[in-house]
Amino acid sequence: MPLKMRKNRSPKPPEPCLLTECMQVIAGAWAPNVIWSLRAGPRRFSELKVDIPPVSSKVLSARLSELEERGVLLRHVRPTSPPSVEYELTDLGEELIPALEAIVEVGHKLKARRGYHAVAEAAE
Amino acid sequence: MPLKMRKNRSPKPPEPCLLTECMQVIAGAWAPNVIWSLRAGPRRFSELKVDIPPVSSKVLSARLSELEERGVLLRHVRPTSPPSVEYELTDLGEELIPALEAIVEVGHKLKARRGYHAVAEAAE
DNA sequence: ACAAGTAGGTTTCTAATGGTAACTATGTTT
DNA sequence: AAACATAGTTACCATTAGAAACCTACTTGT
Repeated sequence: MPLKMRKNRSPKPPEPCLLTECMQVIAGAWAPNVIWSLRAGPRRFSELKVDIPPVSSKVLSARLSELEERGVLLRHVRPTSPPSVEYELTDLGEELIPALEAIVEVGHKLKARRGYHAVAEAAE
Repeated sequence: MPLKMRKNRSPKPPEPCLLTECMQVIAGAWAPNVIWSLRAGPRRFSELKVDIPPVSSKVLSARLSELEERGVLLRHVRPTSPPSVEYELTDLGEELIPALEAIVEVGHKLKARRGYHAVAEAAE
């Protein structure tokens, strides 16, 4: 006997997906890390590169312009010599912080879990 | 006078980045949506496609194998006719739910904010 | 004076990822 | 017999990411 398909869990036609919408704001390689690094205040290009070692200039540059375009952060050129550029979160950017905190919190759990498994595996 | 670089905000050598680690678990197109769709219980391939209309068979298939490999979900073939395949979250998968809830919560804020801006722009 | 360094990128090239559409195998329903 | 359902796979193309080199303007060290 063929299976019946269970009904849809999230009615699609009426409203766009809130999960997808928020994910699109933080989409792109290293975007969450950039936002996380800016949570404590403004930060310059080269400082961000130090905060996030694996990111290349090209990708960091691309991500910063995208995030600026999305209204997540502001770019501010300061008349130093040589000129420096500071990035800082907008109010919208600040709203993303709780979600990133929740993700970091899961990171802690994963770490604890790995430690536990490593011990369990070593004991076998 | 040249600027001094402010000190690094997250000491890198000692520990790997918790944010990046958790992000890698939910990485890949539509992965968060798949996990979200499974949060209320097991779901079949074609049901997931209905839950997440924009995903293609190819990408859904790729995502499901990756998530299984990462230990986020289990694949279970049932001897129906034709055979059907159910996917369900593991304990590790369940641990990701709070983070996704936080993201959905931001989705709500973004929606509210959009409505507000739309009104403000219309009034100009 | 001249080489090297700093800041904030851009350019080029290659590899991996994602999207579209067509196609498959087995078995059931009409 | 033709059509449909399930759970994918395959081929092809467009976009994205990563590595490494390069660039302009200004400053510092020898």
